[in-house]
Amino acid sequence: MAAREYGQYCGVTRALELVGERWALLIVRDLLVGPRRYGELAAGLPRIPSNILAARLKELQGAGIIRRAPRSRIIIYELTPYGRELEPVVLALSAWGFRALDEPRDEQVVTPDAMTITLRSAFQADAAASLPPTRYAARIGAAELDVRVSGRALAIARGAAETADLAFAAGPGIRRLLSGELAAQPAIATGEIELLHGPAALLDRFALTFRVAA
Amino acid sequence: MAAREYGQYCGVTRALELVGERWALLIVRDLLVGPRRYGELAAGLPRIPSNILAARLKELQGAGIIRRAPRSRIIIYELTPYGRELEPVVLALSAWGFRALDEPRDEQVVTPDAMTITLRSAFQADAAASLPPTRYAARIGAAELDVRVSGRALAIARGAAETADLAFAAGPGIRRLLSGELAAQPAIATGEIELLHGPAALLDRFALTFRVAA
DNA sequence: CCGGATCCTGGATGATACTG
DNA sequence: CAGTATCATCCAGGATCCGG
Repeated sequence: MAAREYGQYCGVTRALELVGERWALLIVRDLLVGPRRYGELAAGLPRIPSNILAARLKELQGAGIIRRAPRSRIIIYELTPYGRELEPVVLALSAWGFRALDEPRDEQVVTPDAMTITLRSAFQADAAASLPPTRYAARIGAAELDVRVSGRALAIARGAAETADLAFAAGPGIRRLLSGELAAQPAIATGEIELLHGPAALLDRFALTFRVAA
Repeated sequence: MAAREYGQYCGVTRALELVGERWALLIVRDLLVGPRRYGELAAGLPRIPSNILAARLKELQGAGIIRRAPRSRIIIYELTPYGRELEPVVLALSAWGFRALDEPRDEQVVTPDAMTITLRSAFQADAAASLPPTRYAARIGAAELDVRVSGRALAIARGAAETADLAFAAGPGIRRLLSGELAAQPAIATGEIELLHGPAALLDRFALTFRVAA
């Protein structure tokens, strides 16, 4: 038996043998947002050593979780259908881990892909279904996202939306907004969330749409 | 920053910092079935070194995921409410990893706790809701489970039920039954699943009740 | 025997430099 | 850009030991 195997006939152990190594699920997390090049992955995981990134990409490929897709001259990594089915795992980890976050420290970065997954895991489809379609331009830390909600559908793209209904910038306060610890209007009042464009009431709608349940 | 941290402000990274180390989620898996003593955990994870088990228990305790509960003179480990909320994570990993299992190898064991989680992750509450309450005595590898299904409720205990509606013994064939690859009656016909007591038709019901979706 | 603690070694991880 | 190569470090794993 390979040394790193757990010696059990069990789905959990098999899953951990495939994606349980350090950094592996973070690569999957970013690829869940979209196909990425090697350099994009490295940028989204600033602390990963390049040899580890290269090794993980090979292992994930061997396990049938990701594939290399040559596009003209550049190489793109993308999830296979089986790899995409890790989405429930990553979203569950995101929702659970989010509640263990405290205030961000200086050395902690907020990447667009990580924030996209955070919002996906916080998305309340039931609540959104009864709300009008809304487009948000959210700047959270250094990450700018174009967030479109329409009924039970959610689409998040990188970059700021040109014609958002609401544009806002948030720092650490985003955590307490998403956890429900802090309501939208107090967050604006204290400056924890800065409105850049659009009616303040739409931030209440945002808070209804995205919520990490306690 | 601690060396083992990922340097991102993100729920996924936080979760992996808390339960991403080797063996940690397997301890959680077994504790999701019920409180366990140190020796019971060691027995359910035959290949874990005792120092690693001790270290993980301390770390999980420090993270507020498990707690030590002194019962008279013995020490019991159990999940905290926050730890119990890892259940969606573990079940999602179980369902995903189950599909990557191939035939069990000789050195792979099947523990009662692992099998309990497997069945929980495969439980189809919607299908079960329209079926009559049923009690199964399932022997899978060396693990004997008492499985009671009543409407959308599922209760699994260790040991064989005395008065089950259906008693059966399965080996590797259980995987193909749960995956839908193999139907109940062919599994009986080929001897992959051995009926010990009760009508064969109840194995069809079992297969409808427990299914790892592809 | 239970519930660990201690010591030691090998391999995985991490930092850095380098290359087609 | 997309990785290798090299070297240092640290953790996992195995064996052993200890206190109640």
